[in-house]
Amino acid sequence: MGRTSNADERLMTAALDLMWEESYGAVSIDDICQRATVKKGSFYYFFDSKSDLAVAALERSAQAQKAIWDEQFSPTTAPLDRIRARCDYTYRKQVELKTRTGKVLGCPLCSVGSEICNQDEKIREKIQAILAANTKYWESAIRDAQTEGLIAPGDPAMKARCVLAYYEGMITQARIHNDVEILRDLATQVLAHLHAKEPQPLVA
Amino acid sequence: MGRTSNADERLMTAALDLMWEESYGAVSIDDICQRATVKKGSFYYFFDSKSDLAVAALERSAQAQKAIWDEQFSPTTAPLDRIRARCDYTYRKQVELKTRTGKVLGCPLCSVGSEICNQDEKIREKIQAILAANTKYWESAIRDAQTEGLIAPGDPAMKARCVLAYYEGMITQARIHNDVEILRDLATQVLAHLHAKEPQPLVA
DNA sequence: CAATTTGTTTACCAAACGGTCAATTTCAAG
DNA sequence: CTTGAAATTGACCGTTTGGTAAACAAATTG
Repeated sequence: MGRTSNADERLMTAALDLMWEESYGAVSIDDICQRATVKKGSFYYFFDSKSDLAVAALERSAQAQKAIWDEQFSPTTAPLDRIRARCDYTYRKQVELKTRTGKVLGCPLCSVGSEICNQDEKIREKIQAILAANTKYWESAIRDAQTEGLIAPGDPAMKARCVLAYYEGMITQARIHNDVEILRDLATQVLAHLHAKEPQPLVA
Repeated sequence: MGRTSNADERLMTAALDLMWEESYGAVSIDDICQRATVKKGSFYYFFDSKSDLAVAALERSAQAQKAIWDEQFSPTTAPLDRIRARCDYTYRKQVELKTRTGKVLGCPLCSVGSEICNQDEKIREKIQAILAANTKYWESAIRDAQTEGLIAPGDPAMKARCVLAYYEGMITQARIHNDVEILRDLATQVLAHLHAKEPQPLVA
């Protein structure tokens, strides 16, 4: 059945990259087509609008990230080490992006989300859904840490939302200041936020 | 000498309002002129570009906010009460904006800052400067609280940057989720972040 | 009042933009 | 090898955009 193509995937990658580096509003459909080496006619063959493409690109990216999240937050890892792994990964990733692009890019969910949440309901919903899924990872780690007495008791869902706000807040500051070193001790600061104590010797 | 006008001020308020409600990129010069009831010719009489206007509008807004900051962080107020005052004000303000516009608008420094920090160096610098000035207020409150033994010791400038990341991070989440209730207990959560203990009875 | 400065208006331009379409190419399956 | 579905192309259109310029109106000053 006819010709095959990966132009849609090239468009999604190009769109996410550009929106991440610049912003949603600063990127035109022509820009995306140019980076993806796709003609505008083909763009409209696959997608209805820039908004449509953005939703698809965000979903695709989230699916690709899932494996990383699953590994970092594997139940076989000690709960606080999961959080450490996530934070350290974030720092390394931002360093890599900075050396590649020259800019601290931060988190596209937050930068794009904050930009267009009041303009495009579809994109807002998609970003909310991805953020909610991510929060689940934090929440389970917090719950497990509480079981082990490493974090004070209290609604883990609430704690997860707060620690996510802190984590994303730090990343946003790093982007605004174009300073990746803000994230150097991210793990330490996030764990301190959770009042995490170092593991105590178990008393039998 | 010559005609007088406040068109420039109308343009600055219109620009900030629109950028805050939508985003920097979603607002055109025509949009700004329309809301300010100023013809485009007059726009270019006062400003060179949208970027120029944005910088002026941010600076003007920061000057207007200064009185509020000075009052909230007055040294005559107990240090932790300054932080409480700021957080409670933020919640009330976001509630008011939400009832007026129907949307949680968050903090323009962060939403606009995160949007265009990698596209417009002038705006980034202006926002960085305002954020740095705001951080000073937090820092002095933290330092005074440490003197009174209400917050654990440790570099107050560092603590201020972290608590600002948390504070702004919560506001960003409220914007993305269009949910102002995320900020209801902002003061409590921010103070918890600082490990603030309730004032202890002094032992003489 | 005349001259000058300051601000306003209108019309206009070229470029960029989102979006459409019919013609065409590619390729897999019968 | 044909046929038809899937994908690509390039030309095209109307609108919006940022930006300019020259004529005009208002207020200040001497």
